[in-house]
Amino acid sequence: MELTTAEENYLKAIYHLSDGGKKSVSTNDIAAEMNTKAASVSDMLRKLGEKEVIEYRKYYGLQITESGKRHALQTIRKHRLWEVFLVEKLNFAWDEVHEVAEQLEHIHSPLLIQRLDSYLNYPKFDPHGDPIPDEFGDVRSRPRVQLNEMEVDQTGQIVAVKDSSAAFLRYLDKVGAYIGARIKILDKVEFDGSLEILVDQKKTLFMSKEVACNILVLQS
Amino acid sequence: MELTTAEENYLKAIYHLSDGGKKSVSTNDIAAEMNTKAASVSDMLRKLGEKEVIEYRKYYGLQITESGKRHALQTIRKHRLWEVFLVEKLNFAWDEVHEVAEQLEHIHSPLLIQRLDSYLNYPKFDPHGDPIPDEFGDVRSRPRVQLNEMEVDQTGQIVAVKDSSAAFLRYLDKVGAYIGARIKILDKVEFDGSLEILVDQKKTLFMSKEVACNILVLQS
DNA sequence: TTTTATTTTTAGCCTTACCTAAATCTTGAA
DNA sequence: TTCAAGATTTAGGTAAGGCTAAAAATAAAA
Repeated sequence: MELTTAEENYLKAIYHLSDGGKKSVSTNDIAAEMNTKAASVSDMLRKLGEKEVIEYRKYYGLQITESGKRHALQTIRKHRLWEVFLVEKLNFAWDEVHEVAEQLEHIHSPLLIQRLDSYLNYPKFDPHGDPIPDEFGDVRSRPRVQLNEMEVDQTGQIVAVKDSSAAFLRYLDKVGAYIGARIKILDKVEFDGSLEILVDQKKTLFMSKEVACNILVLQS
Repeated sequence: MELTTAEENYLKAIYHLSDGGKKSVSTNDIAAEMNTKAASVSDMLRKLGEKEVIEYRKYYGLQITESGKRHALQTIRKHRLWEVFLVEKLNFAWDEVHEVAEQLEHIHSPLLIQRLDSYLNYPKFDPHGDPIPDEFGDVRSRPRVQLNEMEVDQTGQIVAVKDSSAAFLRYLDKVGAYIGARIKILDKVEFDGSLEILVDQKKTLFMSKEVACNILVLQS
């Protein structure tokens, strides 16, 4: 069964908002995420229900089906593989990839994705540190902690960001807090939760709690 | 000014059918090429006229404008660059690339194409031997001759095909007459125009005139 | 030159994916 | 427990890109 580009986008949004089908999602949430109106969402939910990628009872809410999860994970897989391609092969900066990957993820060709995956050496994580589902939709995720939750002297590696707005990514790039950077907490100010961090054993960085909240770290 | 995917496809068809604006094209020709009906074409011609990529006088015919040529060449450039990528980097066979490139050519991102071009080392020809326009739409084409027009003892290199149907491409692949193959005419049968050819200095190949008509050779 | 055949265009309809405005359902507060 | 606020859905409309059937223009043939 084939989904249109719009349907794929809605399904992906639902998958993300529901945290993979765990949390419940409202019509308004979806409208906000997709930059559309609630009325348009209602309409689309009916269609997605008919295609059986969600189970939809009006006024009561929705539930992603197994089929829906497979479709969503497939789209996410394509998005993240293209992001890896853009950064590793075409030297895009990580704040430039999202918009293009958003288009590339809708190219239909199983062979293309299989070959791309192989060409990129079966990457497990995208440039933002998010895990790439395999062709069966399986995800190996690493346990991650927000940078602001770490204590003085703890160490780790930056593996993902929560806010992937271009402004935030550019800021991180500027201060050298790239994905993969090894960090150590040097000091933590109790008053405002701000941090002093050692990056890659050389650069010292001062960071507000607001920024730290949006950085995910794999502790070591 | 932005064109939709459908508009880009029509414009590309018009560009090809008119041989770059030289020949005149009929509504029915376009309908046949696009697998749509004449009524749909009329409608689209009106729209393309409004966007000034063609000059359109109803019942009289159309003429691609300079702006239209730029748009068409840009789409052709993208299509052919993606074909090079698919064949050279992802190991697609040349009879598998067309459909996927047909989708990829509509991705909008000037940066992507610029980087892709550089990543592929600014190729001048696609896997079928067709020239790739540069970013200004300029094309360096090589003088090419149909294989059936060559005489005994002449040599050259296969650089393009006229019929790019999957069936034809598969046939060529099977017999080893790939793009880039060096060939020499060993014998030519006057009666039916069929040829005996030496491929890459090792393989001898017998070929009907019908097939030879569809193969373009750069003589040497 | 008239008539017929062919090509092209218009008219009117369909689907997708959006919209606004109005109706309807659910829920939380009195 | 009733009722207003808030969320959700329906009703009806738009634009793009298709379609068929009918009308109009051009081209060809008698």
